[in-house]
Amino acid sequence: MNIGQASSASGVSAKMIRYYESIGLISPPNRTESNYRVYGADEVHTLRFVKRARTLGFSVEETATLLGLWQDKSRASAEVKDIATAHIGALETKIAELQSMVKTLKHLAHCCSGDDRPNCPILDDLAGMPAKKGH
Amino acid sequence: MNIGQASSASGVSAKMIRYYESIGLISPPNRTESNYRVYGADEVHTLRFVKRARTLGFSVEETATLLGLWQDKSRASAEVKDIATAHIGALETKIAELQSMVKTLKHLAHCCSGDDRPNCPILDDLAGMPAKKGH
DNA sequence: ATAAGGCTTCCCATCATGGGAAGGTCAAGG
DNA sequence: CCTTGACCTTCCCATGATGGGAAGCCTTAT
Repeated sequence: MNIGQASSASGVSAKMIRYYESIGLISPPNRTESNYRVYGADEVHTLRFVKRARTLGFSVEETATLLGLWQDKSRASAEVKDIATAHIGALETKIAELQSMVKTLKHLAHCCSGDDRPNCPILDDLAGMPAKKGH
Repeated sequence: MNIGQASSASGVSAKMIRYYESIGLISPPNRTESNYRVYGADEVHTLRFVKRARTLGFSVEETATLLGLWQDKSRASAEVKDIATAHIGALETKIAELQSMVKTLKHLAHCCSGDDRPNCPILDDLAGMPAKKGH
């Protein structure tokens, strides 16, 4: 299997497969005589693992750790769970930040007439003007 | 006021002030004879505006547009509201993505005993193994 | 034999930010 | 007056994960 086929089979772009190899996330595959990378079912399985981890928001570094644990048949599941739990915490922190932005923006947008007139509470807020209460 | 003081007064790092100037987000300030940037209250006000917009998650490009509208005394507030509304939408999309990740991860973590044993539903999921129902 | 399409490596761009080096400037104190 | 330390200047590099694209080689089908 060439890199293009491994890409289709795993959902990881050829570009990223080479990148993951270059940073040591995955091992260099065998090559044909003409220097083409050759992948087998195992490599594709690994790529799918990586893809899934990335889809769940794990960084490449966390993914590397998870890959190592996956391949270590004697790992303690607690190690994996710790990584996942920390990641959940990070995601929730991020979500809270974004929600806080949304909350503020929704309030401002609600206060903005959104018509032809120039008066705009959104700009007023950005400019540091004290918001008018109620309406 | 030197850049360091403008930085403290606005909450924007000196590094970023120079960067914003280099990309044209803010205008180049006057310089002293010895080439030091000199800022006044207006510039600091603009920097605070930028800081606030960035804090609310607007990209630098969106911030540039908002700055332009702020300075255009005859803008229509609808233009501002449109940008804010689009941004709220983008944030909500992002939030939904993150929440989806959290939901999956919480389920997996819940299914993982997190002890010394190697058996781990989290890794099984990443490896593409069909999840066992119930628990 | 030729054309199309896939592969290789290498460089560059993104987005917003920080780090740090090398060198100029300013203010305070000995 | 001179030193010291804190500031300023520009310039280059790094981050994280990804894509774009060029130049050149290989393979496959016509």
